Formats: sequence, structure tokens, C-alpha cells
Amino acid sequence: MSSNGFELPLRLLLAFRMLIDELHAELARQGHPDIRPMYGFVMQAIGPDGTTAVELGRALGVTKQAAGKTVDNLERIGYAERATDPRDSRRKLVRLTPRGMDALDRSARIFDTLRARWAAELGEDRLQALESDLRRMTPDNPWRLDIPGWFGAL
Amino acid sequence: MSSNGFELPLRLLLAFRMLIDELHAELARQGHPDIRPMYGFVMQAIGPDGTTAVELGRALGVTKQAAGKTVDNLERIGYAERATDPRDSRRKLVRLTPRGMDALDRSARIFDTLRARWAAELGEDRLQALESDLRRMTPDNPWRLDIPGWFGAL
DNA sequence: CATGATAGACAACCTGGTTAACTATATGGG
DNA sequence: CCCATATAGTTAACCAGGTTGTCTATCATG
Repeated sequence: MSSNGFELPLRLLLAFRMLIDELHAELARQGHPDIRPMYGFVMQAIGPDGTTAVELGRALGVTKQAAGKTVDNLERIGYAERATDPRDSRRKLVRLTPRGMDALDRSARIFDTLRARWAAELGEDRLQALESDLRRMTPDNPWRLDIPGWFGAL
Repeated sequence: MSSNGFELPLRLLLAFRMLIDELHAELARQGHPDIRPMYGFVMQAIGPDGTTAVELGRALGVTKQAAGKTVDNLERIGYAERATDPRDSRRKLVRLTPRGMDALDRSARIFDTLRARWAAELGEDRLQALESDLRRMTPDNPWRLDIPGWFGAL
């Protein structure tokens, strides 16, 4: 069975999906029921210091318009806010609200918990080997995700 | 770095994405430029014997309407066809066309090649360990993917 | 034969993506 | 100093793929 090349991508996707589903179930339990799968990546890309729509689009590998729409949604549910840059009035700084920060912090902690569950199941050494192998097979630059919306779009 | 829980899902996704991108680049090179990332999963779910929209939806974890729309698209680009079931005229059998079959066959071979590349890089034993660990952490039933469109939708 | 279950189609809507066109602001060179 | 160009953001129109809800046609059964 392990010689079937189709299984590898499938398992990678299932594993990813499981982690993300568990993350969101837990986030919902902790008071963030409105987070969509994508938002975590977007908030991570916004980061604690804020960014702009154009930079965000570049970071996520989507157009500035798409990035803008997503920020609209984050703004609508109270996780991000926009403010004009005083030093360049073309730019609008996108920053996380305290609620957004909270969601981001909790996500990080939940991911750590989930990783610990994997370590308990597989053993820390096996998990580190797995992470190391994945790191070896994937691009170095962890950012420039290109992720949201890629599936089904490209 | 490997104690950062955020890296695991990210690497899983990047690895998946890489494989899928390489698959589609190679499929395009081999005469199938119109395949979208999802179609591979859908064609795999249709299988060599055909299925119906309802069954397909169940297999993919989406509604029958969504499955129907996707079949519309596969039909449009000549990879699937529909025919009324002679034994139950409510049902419409969805089958792959020869072109669809060809794409599916090539996909399987390309995935095998990609897996071989991973084996060459990581060693067959490490790769088998990786697959085995992923298998251990993900649901048993390989089908019922629940995949297409899940990201961004749920 | 009437009733209920099932398959499919259609419409309206949502999200997240795209291109394209437009406005407003910076910036740098004649 | 001013104009040309580049950049940030918005808006609009579209697409893909998903959802619910409704409707019709067919099957199967009491």
C-alpha cells in the first residue's frame, strides 16, 4: 500500500485537514466560533505589527483585491482594523484588534497542544523526523504561503 | 524550531501543495492543461466504473448539487459524460471518457514518480515511516475525502 | 394505487479568487 | 515647479465551487 503514490498527497492533506479542523473546533470552544480556516493564515500574515493590503496580498500570493476582501471580512467580524498611514496617505495599515490578537495567540497554543498529541502518539523522535523530512521536501521560505484559495483556483 | 506547533500544519500543506503543483505541471506537459487541482480527486472518486451525482457527493463530502456542478465542468472539458441508467431512469451514470481515463492513469503514474523522488531524497525507509505515521494520525477510510472546497468553505 | 423516498435540476446566495478600470497620493526628472 | 510615472486602494464584473431550498420525475412499497 505504501508504494501507491496517490496515498502520500492524500495523507498529507488529510493530516492537514484534521489539524485545522481540530484547531477550529477548539477555537470555537474558546470563544472564537467565527474564524474560518483561512483567517488563521491571514492573521498570521498580518502579524503583530500590521501590514497593508498590497503587502498582505504579496505575502499570501493573491491579488491586492482579494487580500482587501479578506481584510473586509476580518474587519466585519472584529478581528482587524484599518487606519490611514500618517506618513503616506495612500497606504492603509491593517492591524489586528485585541480580539484578533487573542485568536492568534490561542491558535498558537492550540497548535502546540495538537503537536504534543502527535508527539504522544508517535514519539517525539518520530515526529521530529517527520517534521525534518517535510522541511527537507518543501521550500525554505516559510512565508509567502500562496495558500488561501489556491486549492480549486489555480 | 520543531517545537513550534504552527510549523507542522504549514509543512503538511506546503508538501501537499508541492505535490499537486508538480502533478499538474506534468499533466499539462503530457497534454492535460485543463485539469484543475480538484478534478483529480473527483475523477478518482468517479473511478473506472462510474457513479452518480448523489454517490459522488457522498464520496467527496459535498452536496449532490455541488457534485453535479463539478461534473458539469468535467463534462464541458471532455473528461466525463453522463448517461441515463437504463434500469433506473432517475439516475444518471457519470463515467469518465477515454480522455478522462487517460488523465487518471497519467496522474497515478506521475504520483508514483513523485513518490520515487521523495524516496530518493529521504530514503525509502524514512518515507515509509512518514507514510506510516501519517496513516496512524489520519482516519482509516481513505475515501470519503471531504476535500474539495473544504478549505475556505467550512 | 397512494404515499414516501430518492435522483436530479434549478435558483438564489456566499466566499474567495480573478481582471480591469478608476482615484488619490508620492516621487523623481526635466 | 510641474508633469510623468509608480503605487495604494476601491469598485465592478466575472468565475468556481460551495451552500439551502424548492421542484419534478421516477421508483418502491404498504
